[in-house]
Amino acid sequence: MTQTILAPDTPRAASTDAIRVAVSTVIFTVRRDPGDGSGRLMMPLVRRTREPYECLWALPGGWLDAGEGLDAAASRTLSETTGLTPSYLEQLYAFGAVDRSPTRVVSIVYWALLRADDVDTQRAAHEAAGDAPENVAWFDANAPGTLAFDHNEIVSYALWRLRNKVGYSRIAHGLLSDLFTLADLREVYEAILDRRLDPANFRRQVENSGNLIPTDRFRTGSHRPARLYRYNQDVELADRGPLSAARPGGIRTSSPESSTS
Amino acid sequence: MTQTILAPDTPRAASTDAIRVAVSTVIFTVRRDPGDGSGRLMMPLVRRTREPYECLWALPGGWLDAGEGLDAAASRTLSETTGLTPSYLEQLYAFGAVDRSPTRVVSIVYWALLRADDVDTQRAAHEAAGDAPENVAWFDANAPGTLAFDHNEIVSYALWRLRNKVGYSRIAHGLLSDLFTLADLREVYEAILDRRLDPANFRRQVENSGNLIPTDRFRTGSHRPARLYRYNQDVELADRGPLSAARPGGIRTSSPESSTS
DNA sequence: GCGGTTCTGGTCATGGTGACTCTACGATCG
DNA sequence: CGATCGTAGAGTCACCATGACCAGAACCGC
Repeated sequence: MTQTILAPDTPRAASTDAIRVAVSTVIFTVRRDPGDGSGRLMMPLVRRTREPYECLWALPGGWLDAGEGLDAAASRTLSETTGLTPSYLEQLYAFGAVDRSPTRVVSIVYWALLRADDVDTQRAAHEAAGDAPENVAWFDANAPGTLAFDHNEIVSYALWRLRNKVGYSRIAHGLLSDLFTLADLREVYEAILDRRLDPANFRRQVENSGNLIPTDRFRTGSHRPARLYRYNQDVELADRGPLSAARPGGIRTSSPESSTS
Repeated sequence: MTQTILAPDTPRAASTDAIRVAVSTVIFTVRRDPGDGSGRLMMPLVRRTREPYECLWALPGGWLDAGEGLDAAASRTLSETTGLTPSYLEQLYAFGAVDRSPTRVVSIVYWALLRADDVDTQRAAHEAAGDAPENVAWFDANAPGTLAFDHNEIVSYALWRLRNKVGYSRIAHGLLSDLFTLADLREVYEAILDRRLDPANFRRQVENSGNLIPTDRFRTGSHRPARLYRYNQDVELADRGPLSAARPGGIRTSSPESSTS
């Protein structure tokens, strides 16, 4: 074994030009099931229009451009394919198995959250502008059917990460609008964790966390009115360590990269 | 905004051929400080032998080959540059800021653990074979000095991940040899967390976790002998969700990829 | 033997959590 | 109008994990 120092970022002859870099995103949102009225975790997918896996559903994504960072590529490809702008965006994992695609592709996969009211707002805006995305449909995140490439595996991993992260961070807020009741918030948690939570204990927990600011407004339904709450914007949605940096533009990306776009 | 579906894994004209994929690894081990006798978190780095950042220290790594998966590339480049084989290997993050290198490079970064006794064993084996790696030195993981590229940032993130993970998984065992005392294990935790732990409470905690198997052997020092423990090999070092797969060969990689090399 | 240090088994107070109870309040139905 | 229903919101209790602390056991060196 000859000992040659092969430090990265130093050109080497060949064998790298065949590898291409793609960026994909798993986007979650919670929509109310018209059936039982409970919240369900949904996910937009894009139907492939060419080989391989033509006509199968796949995660929205695209190729990484030479002049853009990974976060920017995730935002761009997401917008181009689905017309959606997420409220939270975080890198999930880099998938690079040799056989995951007929050609050699390394996919940097992101996962994102979308506020429930943004889904309809953004869709309406695109329809008004006449550029509503085609070949996009919403799927149950827990049972999306057979997807292209290794995307089933990717979705499972994204779900696991989401369920994990909801336990120790405030990312659930990324799925709600500005004002919400504790029942709204609990519904999001229940949809993600797929189990019922005790309303009283849930209230105690989120109240003690100090992340919620109670307002003096109430939402009246067919029962006792519920107080509306607001986020404490001073607190980050998720702690990503000493390197997390909130980007200036609306959406919050959470990543250890320092450069802005 | 024209709506073109740009699904990934589908060739597009140009602008991707300028992007190359590298793989780097942050490796941790705990070595006893000859000074105060406490354990210290150490990390091997490689001196760069060419531009850019010539003569600066950098993470071990190399280019991704077209025919190998990401995990395999991390193992290979780690072995080629440092001669080390880790006991634990996990993907950390994909760094792809445009300005992180003079040329466009996306680095898939891994982090790894090395058992204390393996460091000397593997080094001795390489020296006997006459292929001891050059340009490799060990650094204090908490203060590695100024590194090439964005590697300082990467090390900080890896440290944060390690400190986080040590709290809810058994990865600390990846830094120890087969048989160890509770004081050994506690020393590892103290080196990682950089604070003292109460011996009695620490004992209670790890005993209740069910991960340790007490042996009937003791280590005698200058004080009361301490019982030697062994890992419960049935338990994974770290839970990576439904997609974690232990590889057949010695080292345990923890990743959501399913294909084996 | 004696002091010093570590190993190892305990106690105690504290805080978070799940299970549960009870009252407040508005809507709806008879 | 008044009873009933179902949620909002507050409170109680047992349990468990944790940190701080204590004490005896066991060994070494003097």
